[in-house]
Amino acid sequence: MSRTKRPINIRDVARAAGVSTMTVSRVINNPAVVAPLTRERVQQVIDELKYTPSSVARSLRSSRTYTIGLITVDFADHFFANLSVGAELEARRRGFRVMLSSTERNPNNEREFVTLLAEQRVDGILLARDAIQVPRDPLTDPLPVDVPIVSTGFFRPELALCSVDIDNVDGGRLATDHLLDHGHRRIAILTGPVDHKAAVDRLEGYQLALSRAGIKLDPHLIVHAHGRQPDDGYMAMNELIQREVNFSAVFVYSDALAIGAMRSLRRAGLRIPDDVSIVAYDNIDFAAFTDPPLTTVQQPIQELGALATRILIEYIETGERPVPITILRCFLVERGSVKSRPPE
Amino acid sequence: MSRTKRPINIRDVARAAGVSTMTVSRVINNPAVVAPLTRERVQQVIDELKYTPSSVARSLRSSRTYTIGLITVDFADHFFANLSVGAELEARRRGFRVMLSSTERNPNNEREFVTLLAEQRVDGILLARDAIQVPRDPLTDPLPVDVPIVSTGFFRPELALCSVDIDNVDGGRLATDHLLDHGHRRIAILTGPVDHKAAVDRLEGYQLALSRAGIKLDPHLIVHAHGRQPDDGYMAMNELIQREVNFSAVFVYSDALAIGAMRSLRRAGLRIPDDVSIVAYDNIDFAAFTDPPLTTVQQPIQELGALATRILIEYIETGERPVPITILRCFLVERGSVKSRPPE
DNA sequence: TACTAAACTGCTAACGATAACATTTACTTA
DNA sequence: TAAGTAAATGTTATCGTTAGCAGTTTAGTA
Repeated sequence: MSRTKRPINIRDVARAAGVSTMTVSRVINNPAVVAPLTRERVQQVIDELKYTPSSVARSLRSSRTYTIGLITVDFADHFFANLSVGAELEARRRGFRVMLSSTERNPNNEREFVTLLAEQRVDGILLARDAIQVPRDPLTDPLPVDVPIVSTGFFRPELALCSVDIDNVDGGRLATDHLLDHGHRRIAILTGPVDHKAAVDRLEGYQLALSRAGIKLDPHLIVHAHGRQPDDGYMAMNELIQREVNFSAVFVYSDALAIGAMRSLRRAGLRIPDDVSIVAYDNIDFAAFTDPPLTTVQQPIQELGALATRILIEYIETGERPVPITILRCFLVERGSVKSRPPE
Repeated sequence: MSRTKRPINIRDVARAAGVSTMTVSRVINNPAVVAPLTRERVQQVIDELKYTPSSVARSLRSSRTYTIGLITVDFADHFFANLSVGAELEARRRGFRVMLSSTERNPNNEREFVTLLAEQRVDGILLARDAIQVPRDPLTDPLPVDVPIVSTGFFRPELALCSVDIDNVDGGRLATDHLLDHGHRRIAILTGPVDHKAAVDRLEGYQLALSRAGIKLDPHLIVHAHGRQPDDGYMAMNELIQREVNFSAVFVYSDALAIGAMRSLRRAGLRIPDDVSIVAYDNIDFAAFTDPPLTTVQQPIQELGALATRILIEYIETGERPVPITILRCFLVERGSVKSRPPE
């Protein structure tokens, strides 16, 4: 059966071409030093036998795998899916392959994966997280291997890890400033789960913008969703409405939550953007198709994946630990969910 | 620097424990045959030195990599992202790793990737496509390597490839029957791009259901979207409306297209579901949050990924080519976009 | 003609792990 | 006590490739 068929190796080629394996190897890796006639003959045999050099053997010899491990929380998620696309593209462009691992949002898996990838002798690891997840203290209990690691989605400069990240504080500020610029003063925030780094950061940006504008923070205007689904946004907005505090605008953590939040507002008889303006976050495909279309903050996610990969590969190639912090800025996509509040 | 640090190998452990490499190997792979005292001592050294056996060396020795290659069209896409999640989970459960490659919807990349993965000596390949893409005739020009391959999203029993797929013909039938059951007779279809296998299949299911119900096909009721984005659905629906044919229901190829299509209908003054009922496809997160919430056909995508992977791994382990066709059924998720048409 | 440099090509060992076989040790049994 | 046996451990060779050096041929030079 086909399963007993052993792949063609360099010796088969050498034998068939009547040369040594070394010559075959040279034809592949350094053809210039081989006599043209020999080179041609060997190349022909290679083509005929469909010989592909084993990167397993090469890796063993060279202790380089040209593979990076990508550890991700859940790559069906919009953020991580796009991050992965950016990473894979950049890796491929630079001659690297990507090995996949999804922790399924269980931070304990992370450590196990790092070990697994180390076993695979990947040249480096890209760690993409979203949660403030410190199952153990990463400072006193460092990751178990000595492989170049670049981390993303978890901006913590105090960690030894090199981080590349999106500036969610600034994203939150951007969204809030946009609402302030439109005359809003009572601005609520519907942010993400408390254990999400990005949720905390965006909240911080919101607070920053308000304090810069000289507006006192009202804790009644802050609400956390318990999850990432539209339903969670729906419930969080219900809670905000029940508090019966006055607000003319909301900054919502994500488009997904915003979709639920809008439904809740509408159910409460509030019109968007006439009664309540909304700025959301992510600019998913459907943000342009809500009613009204969402004004939203867009993150350069693919670019983040590509940049992190580029930095990781440079780390691998040079051996020099890169600058620990690199930050990408978000930008605003204006659509129809924000309306100016007339000065009273 | 850390990059000069060579990973600990089995010989380091052997030396430190005062045994031969073989004993260390046995402690790892077959501890029962090692004397308890020796075993403990070796294990301790392993832990101390943080030794992880090199799977590169193991693979060379055993000619098994326990890695499968996943070739996907674009894994930020809802379908392929979920497929990948299912595949990765199942692979991991069975002790396999997944190597990623995205063709970026360029079918010519596929062949290149197969070669690349063969070079990596992956144990098998999972080929996930969506288009009717025959850059060359796959029958006369088979894939360049002799590795177990299972294909998905491209159900073509006549190919030598083993296919696992979702029954999109039945899905189309299911959607159409649902509308028929609600009394609709003039049912339009807004299907996907003509080069998408699934678009063709769902159209076929639509035709099947109508002909079974004894309804003559009206080509004016069939429209193809040019892409997969909501905008494409918007434009396709505009086209359908411009034709000024009478219809009381539409089966739309995907939720994404449906979102655009609904906007177009609304712009034309048509109410959903009062004037036009809609059945869509995919059940993406936001399908429950459109207005009205979409009745839609759901595909068991993760299950597909998992099943394809299971079949692939069994193929790898046993060497027996699996049955060429395995099919998964869709099911209907009823929400608010379908209304019964009163008998006239 | 003899000698040297240049151009090719080949040999050997090593990367890290382990299967197959070989050896050592401890203990049983006639 | 010698022979035999089972348990524990070691030795050797191998997977496919390539760096480093050695060897061979050819052409060029004195």
